Amino acid sequence: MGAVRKPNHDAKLDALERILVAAELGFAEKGFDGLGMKALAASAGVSQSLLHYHFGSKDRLYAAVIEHRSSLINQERQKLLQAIEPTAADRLAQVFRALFLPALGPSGGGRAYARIFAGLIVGNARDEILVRKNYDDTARLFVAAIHDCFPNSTVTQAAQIYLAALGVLTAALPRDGRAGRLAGGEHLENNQDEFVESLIRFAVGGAVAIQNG
Amino acid sequence: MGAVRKPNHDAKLDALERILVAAELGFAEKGFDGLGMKALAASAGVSQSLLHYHFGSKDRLYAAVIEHRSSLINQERQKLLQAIEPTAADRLAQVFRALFLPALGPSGGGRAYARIFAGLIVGNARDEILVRKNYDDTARLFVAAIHDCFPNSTVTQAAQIYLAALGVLTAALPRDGRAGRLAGGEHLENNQDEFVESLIRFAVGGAVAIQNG
DNA sequence: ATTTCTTGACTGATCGATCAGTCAGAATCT
DNA sequence: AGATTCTGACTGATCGATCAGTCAAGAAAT
Repeated sequence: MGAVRKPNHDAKLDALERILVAAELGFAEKGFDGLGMKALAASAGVSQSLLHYHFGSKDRLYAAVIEHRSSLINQERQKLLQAIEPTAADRLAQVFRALFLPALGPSGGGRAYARIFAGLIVGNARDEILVRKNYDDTARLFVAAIHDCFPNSTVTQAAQIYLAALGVLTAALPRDGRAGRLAGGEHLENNQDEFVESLIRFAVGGAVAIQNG
Repeated sequence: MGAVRKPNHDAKLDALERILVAAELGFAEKGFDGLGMKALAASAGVSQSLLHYHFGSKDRLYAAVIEHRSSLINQERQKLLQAIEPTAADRLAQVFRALFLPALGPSGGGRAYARIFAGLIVGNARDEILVRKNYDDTARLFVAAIHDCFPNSTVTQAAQIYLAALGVLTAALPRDGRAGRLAGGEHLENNQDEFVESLIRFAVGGAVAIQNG
């Protein structure tokens, strides 16, 4: 079993990790203003003071959660993006796959961070800064990749396609319960892979349609 | 000047309307938990007590804002939906137009409510209830309309298309600043009509692509 | 022994909500 | 008509609870 690290380091990292995990869950469920430091400390099993000791302020703790998770996601996204064969026929689909998969996989943080991520996109000034800092660089790589798939298009069009695809992702992500509700109780396939592939098909179809318009 | 109503009634409605307008702006900018009743009262030019006098609680005031705006949007959406010729070739595009336009037009409440609307879709339990109550009925009409465009599809697929289209709308709505950023300062067309039409093309292309998959 | 980690006790500010009470005008009574 | 009662709109003061953040001192690790 697991404990490979030295016991002293273990204790320290355990508290920090518990805080980050609890914060991710808490912020996802209640939002930045909805989650109190006291409640967060309780759900992490530490004292409220420890949050300030490690992170200084609520803002920095929030930023740390987003930076940690976005770092993992960006790493995976860039890796997938670079692995795409420039001559592949389904190149655009692979671009969207590189965009969608990391947000849904293990490093994506599951439903919890998906909520935060979706909130970031529509968020306020605080979120805007975090998006700029943690997501814009990788986003530009995707815009460039999309642009490369349509030589006759403008970068602005590629950026709009990127944002629209992000919207598809965020709308589908945190709220799969509603699909079943709107379908009137019809049986919902739970096949995650197939679900992602249909999202990708939607994005590809949308992108091509914008180009032809 | 304009005051057609009796002065006593006028004073009452003015306060109520000012509260609703200020609340819509405030909730859009700061979110439910971020906007305090005291700050809201100040920006509406009334006492904090009056908010509770008229609405009872912060939750009910929030619900009133959403109910008021969603009612206008739903009305317009249903009107456009019913006006669609069943045999029209671009029927699916008209369905998405009926979905998108009211959220962007004058009854959509502008950027302010667009923020709230986008937040609702990814929101928490409180928002979930409001969505169910204020949006699901009309949403089912759209799912049915989409389903009608693809006779061989399942209702679940239609529901997923509807949600994906909503995602396209919400992602494009409140954050047009980012598109320019990601495009590297390239000039952004401000033609609203053309922008909506490209969103519609994206949704139509995505829907068809899902069907063919 | 010294640094690092963690805690409990505490602060001023602000939260949503409630209170008694003011005020203007409509309704009712004489 | 004049005095009275009633009602709805509205306010300032204040409630207990909770907010984020601070601090000195204990606990643990090196």
